[in-house]
Amino acid sequence: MRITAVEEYGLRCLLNLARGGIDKQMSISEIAENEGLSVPYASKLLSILRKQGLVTASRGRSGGFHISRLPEQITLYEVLTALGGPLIDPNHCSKYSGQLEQCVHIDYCTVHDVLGGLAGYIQTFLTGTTIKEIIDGLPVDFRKHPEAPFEISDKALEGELSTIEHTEKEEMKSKE
Amino acid sequence: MRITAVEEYGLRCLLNLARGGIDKQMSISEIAENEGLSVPYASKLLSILRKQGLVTASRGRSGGFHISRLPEQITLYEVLTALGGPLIDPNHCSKYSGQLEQCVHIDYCTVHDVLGGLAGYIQTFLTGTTIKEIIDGLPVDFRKHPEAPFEISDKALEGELSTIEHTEKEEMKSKE
DNA sequence: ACAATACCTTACAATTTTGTAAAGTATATT
DNA sequence: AATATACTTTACAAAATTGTAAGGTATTGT
Repeated sequence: MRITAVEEYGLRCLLNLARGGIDKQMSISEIAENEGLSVPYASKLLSILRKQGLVTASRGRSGGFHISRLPEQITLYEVLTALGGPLIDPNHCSKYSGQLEQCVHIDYCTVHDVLGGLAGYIQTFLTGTTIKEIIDGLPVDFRKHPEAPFEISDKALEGELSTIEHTEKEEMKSKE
Repeated sequence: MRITAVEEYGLRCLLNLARGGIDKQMSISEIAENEGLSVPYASKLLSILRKQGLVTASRGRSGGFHISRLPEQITLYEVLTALGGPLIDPNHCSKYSGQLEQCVHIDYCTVHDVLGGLAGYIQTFLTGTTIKEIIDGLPVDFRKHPEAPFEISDKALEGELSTIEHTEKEEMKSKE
């Protein structure tokens, strides 16, 4: 369960436009430059944002992109779902049915219940956070999210559990 | 941002064992059968859970798996990070550096800040939910998570925003 | 008009994740 | 000891995601 590349980079592209306010227009190459992305890739990301209605494009010699609404009127939830789809796939139960045609837990599924609860919980955070708040920087309004315990710095994360390959808890138990 | 297949199926495999309590032993084929998974795939998932210390295996004719700790002593957080790694990749900033060697936002990154806050927030939910609670079924203790607004049923999700391909908000604007 | 500029679309290559296959190792029963 | 059973490991095939490439379309300034 993680932020995808498209979500991460797409959000950054949108923030570029948002920082300039609603009238600020930028070209793909400017945005790509700012974010260290290739022009074709930034182009693809902006195209997704445009199709989802978050940015507006104009073509031609003096064309470019601008944000469709005020940064305080766009939530993080909108941006992430625009870029990566909903938190829970609408076809979750048919997608994760294993080898069978229909999931064995179709009638009563505690997993689905708890993941649905989690999705709703996350949605609360995301809809409560606007693009403007992100631009203005931390602390993001933690009063709204009292449970978010701290800002996770890159340094702090260094010590955290790594990906599976890198943390075989077993590995070298002395073979006798 | 979504639950991965390994997280979903791996969790289900663990729940199989958890339902029987700490002494219940099951073979891969039993679990695979119960979950509608192929035996090799269930095998792979259980292998991950074993390496992360959540289940214990014994080989030979009367072998099988059992859960390593009481279901009330295992949190959803442990299970999901065991199966899918941490919520934020420890190398997030170097991984998402675009075309450049180093991310342009390395000094000051509002995106990283807000996503770190989100990760902490999610972690609170996950560490506050035990495997036992999942087994015992909903309502998962929403007193602990008052913000989780509702259980998201499969039906309710049907109406939600679909994946990008399926919801081109543009699509058929009358060409003049 | 025409050319320069900037977005748009489609196809495809590279990478990662998902899932399968097969041969190997350990243990209990006979 | 032999054998059946059940986990283990490694390699690989399939599918999804990520990122690139190239040619097309629209607009504006000259």
